[in-house]
Amino acid sequence: MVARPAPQVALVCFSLVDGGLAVLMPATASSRATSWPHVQLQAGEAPDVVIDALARKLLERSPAWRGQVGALVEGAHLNITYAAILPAGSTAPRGHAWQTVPRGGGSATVRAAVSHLRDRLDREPVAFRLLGPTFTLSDLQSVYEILLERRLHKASFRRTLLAAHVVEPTDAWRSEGRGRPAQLFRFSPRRRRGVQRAVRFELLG
Amino acid sequence: MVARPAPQVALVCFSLVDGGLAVLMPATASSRATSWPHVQLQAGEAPDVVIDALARKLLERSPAWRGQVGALVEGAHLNITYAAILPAGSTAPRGHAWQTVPRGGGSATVRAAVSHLRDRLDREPVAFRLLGPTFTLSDLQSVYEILLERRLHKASFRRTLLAAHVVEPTDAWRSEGRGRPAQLFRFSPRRRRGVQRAVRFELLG
DNA sequence: GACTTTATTGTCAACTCGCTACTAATTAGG
DNA sequence: CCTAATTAGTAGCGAGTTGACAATAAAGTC
Repeated sequence: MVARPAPQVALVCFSLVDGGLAVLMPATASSRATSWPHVQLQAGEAPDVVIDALARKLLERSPAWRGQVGALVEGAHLNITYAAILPAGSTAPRGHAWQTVPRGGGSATVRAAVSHLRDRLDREPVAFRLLGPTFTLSDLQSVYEILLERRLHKASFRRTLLAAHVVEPTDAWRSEGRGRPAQLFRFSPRRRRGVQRAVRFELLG
Repeated sequence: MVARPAPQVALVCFSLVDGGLAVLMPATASSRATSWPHVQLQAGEAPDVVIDALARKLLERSPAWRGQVGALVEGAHLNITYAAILPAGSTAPRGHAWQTVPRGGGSATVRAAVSHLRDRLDREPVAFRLLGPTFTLSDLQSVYEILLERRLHKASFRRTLLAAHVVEPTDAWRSEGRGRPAQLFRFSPRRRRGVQRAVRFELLG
């Protein structure tokens, strides 16, 4: 008789460290930890509730955002995997460390989670939650570039962003050593204009 | 001691019936069946493998497309739910029937599955798999309209579709009673032009 | 002060998209 | 036949979007 392990609920928690994407991993003696923060799912428990409890216990607060990536097979385990976001500068809890995500994503799980964030970038405030309450437009563009894995045009990015009225300027400016200081903005979405746009076919195949 | 039920792997299978979206439900004496086609997930089994086996056994062939919607709570069960597609005109297997999907989707599960299809409409050939090997452009537009739940402009739809080179005309035409006969096309995606486009902010909030 | 660096704004040409209007081919009904 | 109705497909305009480039602004470095 083989034991039947219950599925796990696993947490892939992202933040920004030194302007780059990082994931929260349990710290082990070896350089590569083997498993994500997780908990066994008991009968009758809703994964959303369990992951929120795990996140609060681990992080000692709620993440700025979270979403279900899906049920992924990882080794011998079935993980119901969630992606979560902590704002830039959050410190790692005891026994854990931020691990930089390489270009193109590392493990299959990380790649799936990053894809999940990327797919929601234009419908949910994923990029904004990775930043603090105020940020420069260059900061924001950098987050979009990291998650989309491509460069964006500075002028077009700003024009489109401001036209959509999802940020508002503060009267604070940030000077970062060299160059002109940048104005700080805050996330402040206006009512959405239901500007449904055209269907795209170019990515099919 | 409470029994610990294993999670189920469940199948939400879509097709077109009389030009409208329909899902495959087990036929019961009462009008509303209570559960999707499903199977218990055993320890060590990969959900993708299990759902493919279930689909082949149920449908007696592979679906034209399938993707994981996610882990959904349905009543007392945890379902790892997949959406699958059969081409228009497929007959329901014994003991099952096609049930029309109302505008805006019916149950939470159906709505989640339809959203899953809609979100992948511009990256995977979901709409084409709902149709047979050849189809008219009006057929295709109708599928897009159903999945997007909004009307599209005929001229714009055709222009964009043809410019993307994802279909090619056949030399066959279909006459459907009234009106001018329509040319039949087949799905034939060309190499994708990596025409990355601008970021959108209008849907945030 | 001259140069470098980063932020921000302006402008223009090309492209996209929704819209209206038109043409084409078929059936239905006199 | 002849006309109306119906569905398929095309042409072109105007508004809006976008990428590229240029210009200006404000800081630091030497």
